[in-house]
Amino acid sequence: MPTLEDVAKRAGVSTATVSKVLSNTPYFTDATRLKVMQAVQELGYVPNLAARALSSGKTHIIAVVFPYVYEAIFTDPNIMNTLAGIEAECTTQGYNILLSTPQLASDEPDTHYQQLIQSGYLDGVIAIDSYPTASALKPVQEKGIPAVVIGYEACDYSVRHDDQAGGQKIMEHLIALGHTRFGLIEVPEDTNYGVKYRSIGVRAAAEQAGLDYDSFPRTSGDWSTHSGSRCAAALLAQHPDVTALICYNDRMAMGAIQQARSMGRAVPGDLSITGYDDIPSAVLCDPALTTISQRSPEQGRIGARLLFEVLDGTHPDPVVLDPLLIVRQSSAPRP
Amino acid sequence: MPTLEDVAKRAGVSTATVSKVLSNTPYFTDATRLKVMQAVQELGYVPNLAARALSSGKTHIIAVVFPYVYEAIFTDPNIMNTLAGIEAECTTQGYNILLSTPQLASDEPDTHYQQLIQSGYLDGVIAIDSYPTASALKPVQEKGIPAVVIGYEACDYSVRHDDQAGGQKIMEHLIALGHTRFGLIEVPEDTNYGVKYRSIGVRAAAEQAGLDYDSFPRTSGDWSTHSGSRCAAALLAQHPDVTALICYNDRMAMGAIQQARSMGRAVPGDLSITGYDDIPSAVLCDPALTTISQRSPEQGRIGARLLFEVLDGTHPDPVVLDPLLIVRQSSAPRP
DNA sequence: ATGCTGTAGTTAAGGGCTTAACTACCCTGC
DNA sequence: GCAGGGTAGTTAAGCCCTTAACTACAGCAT
Repeated sequence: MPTLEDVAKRAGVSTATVSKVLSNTPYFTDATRLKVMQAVQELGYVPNLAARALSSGKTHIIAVVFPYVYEAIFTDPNIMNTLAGIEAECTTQGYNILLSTPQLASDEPDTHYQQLIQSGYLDGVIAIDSYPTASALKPVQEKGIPAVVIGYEACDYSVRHDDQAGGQKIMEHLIALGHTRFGLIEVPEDTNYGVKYRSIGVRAAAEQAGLDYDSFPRTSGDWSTHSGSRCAAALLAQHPDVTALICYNDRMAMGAIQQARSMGRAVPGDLSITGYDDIPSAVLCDPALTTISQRSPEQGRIGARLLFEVLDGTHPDPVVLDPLLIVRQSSAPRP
Repeated sequence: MPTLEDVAKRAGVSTATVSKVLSNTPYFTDATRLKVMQAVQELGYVPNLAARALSSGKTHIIAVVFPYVYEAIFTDPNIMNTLAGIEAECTTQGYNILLSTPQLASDEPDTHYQQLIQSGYLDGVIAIDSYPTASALKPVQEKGIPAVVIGYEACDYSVRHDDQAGGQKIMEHLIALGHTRFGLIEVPEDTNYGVKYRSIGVRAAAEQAGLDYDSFPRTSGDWSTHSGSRCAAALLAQHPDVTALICYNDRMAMGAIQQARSMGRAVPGDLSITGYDDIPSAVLCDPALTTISQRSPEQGRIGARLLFEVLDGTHPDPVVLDPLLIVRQSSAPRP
C-alpha cells in the first residue's frame, strides 16, 4: 500500500504538502495541487485511517448503540429504520458506522462495550433508546464523547417523535368517527417512556371531547401479538359495548383483531381497532391497520445530522417530530 | 487519557513490559504482572485502538457489508437476523462491527466504500448477498482482505442455507398431504441465486413423486405482497383445479392468501399456500404460514466464526445449512 | 572454565499521518 | 530602502502502541 511518502516522492514535494493538499488547506498553487493529485491517482493512494486517527484524533467512525434488551431487537422495525436513516446520512457525510448492542441487562457492566467507548476510537455516539434500560449512554457521557440520543433518555442533544401528539391524533381520529366507548390495550407504563406520553395524549383528546378517560376499560399486554389477543378477549368479554380498541403497538392490535373476529365481531364494522408504530405488516394484515408512524428513518437522519453539528462545535436544539396518523381499514365510523 | 507510558511509570517497568503483559506474552514473573495490572486498574488505562491498529496492523474491526439494493433493506428479516447472528458472535470474540451498505446500483463505483476497504481499517469483511447485484466483494478481494460470504457469491469461504433442500422439503410436505395439482408463484430467476435452487428442489421432489414439474402453471411476481395477490388472481382464474400454491417468499404467499380468500377459496381448506423465509409476520398472519426458515441468525454466527478461523490462518470449508420446514396452518391435506 | 539454554526484562525503531513552527520569497506602501 | 504582510512550501515533532533485537543473569552439562 502506497503511503504519503510515496506520493510525496512521486510528486516531488514534501509529505506535509501532500497531506495539506488532500485536506484542502489554502495556499497552494494549482500546479502543486495537480502534481499531488496526479501522484495520488497514479499510485492509487488511499490514506491509512489508523494513522490518520492516531495523528488527528479523528476516526470518522461513529457508534450507533442500542441496548440488547430482547432477542428480536434486530428485527424491530423502528430501530432498524432508524438505523437505515442514520446510515444514509453518515454515508453522505463520509462517516462510518460501528454497531454496538451492549448487554446491559445483566448486573456486571459490559466490559467490551466500556472498552470500546474508552478506546478513543469513536468520534461520536448515537444512542437509540426506544426501549428503556440501564443506560448505554452513561459511559459515553463520562468519557465526554459527543452524543445524540434518539428517544427519551436525558442528553443535551436528542431527537424523538412526539408520543403525546401521536396518542392525541389517534384518539381524535376515533372520536371524529363517532366513537364514545373505548377500550385500551396498554403495556405497563414503566417499560417505555413513550407509552406514558401516548396515554397522556389519548387522555387529552378524550377530555377535550368531554369523555371520562379514567373510566375506560383497559388491560396491559407485553407488546406481543399473543398478548393482544389475550387482552382483547378479556376486555371484550367484560365490556361488550366497546366500539373502539386503542392498542399501544401494532402487534397487539393485530392480535386483538384476530381475537375480536374469532369472537364474532366484525372489524371495523362492529369494532374499530388501532395500532401504533406502522410496522411493515400493518399494511399487510387484514384489515390493514390504522396506526401512527413514528417516522423512524427521519429520526435516524436527523439524529445523525445533529451529531455532525455537535462535532462541528455547534449546539443544536432538540428535535421533536410530529407523528403521522395513517388511516387504513381497521377503523371506521361507530356502528 | 492515560497511555502505556503512564502505566509503565506507575508500575516501575518499561512500556514494552506493560504491552507484553497486557497481551499475555510469556516470561514474566507474577510479581511483575501484578504490578502492571494494578497500575492499569488504578489509572483506568484502556489501550488506544488507533495506535494499536497502526502499530500492529490489527484493528479488531470487521465490516459487514450488504449492497443497498432497495429501500427496505434494513427491514429485511433475513439480512437483519443474519446481522444479529454476526453481532452476537463478534461480541463474544471482542470484535467490532462496522456497517457498510455500498450503493452499487449506480454505474460509478461507490468511492466511499472503496476508500473504506482500502483504508487498512478492516481486519476482515463479511458480505451478505441475499440479493445479487454488482459485487460488494470485488474491492475486498482485490485488497486481499480476509472475507466470508453469506450467500452464493463466489468466495473461498462461505455459508448459506441449502435452497434446493428447502424447495424439496416444502414440495415433499405438500405431496405428503396428497396434493398433485400445483401452482407456482415465482420471481424472475435471475434476480436471486437462491430462487434457482429452490425451483430445482421443487422439481426434484415433484419428479420423484412422478409429477410433471414443467406442466405446473406458474407466474412471476416481484417479492411484494401485492404481486403475490396479482399472481394468485391470474393463476387461480386460469387453473381453478390447483390445490396447492407454492410461493417463493412469504410476502407473496401472504398476498396470495388474501387474494384466494377474496375469490372464495378457503385457505387451507380448499387451497394450501406455502411461503419461504419465515419472516416475523408469517406466524402472525391468518392462517399462519407454512414456510421454510433459512436460519439466518445461525448463518450470521457461522459466517463470523468462519471469518475468525480465516483470521487465525486456517482454511475452513464452506458451510451449507439444512433449512427448516415450518408447518403451520396454511397447508392442509388435499380437499 | 566454557558455552548453552531458558527466563526476565529493556531499548529503540518503526507504523503513517497531521500540524505547529519555520524558511523563503515576493509584493506593497511609506 | 525596508518593515510588514501575504503566499508557498518544508522540517520535524508527536500521536500511542507493538515487537525485533538486545542485555543480563541463573542454572546446567561438558
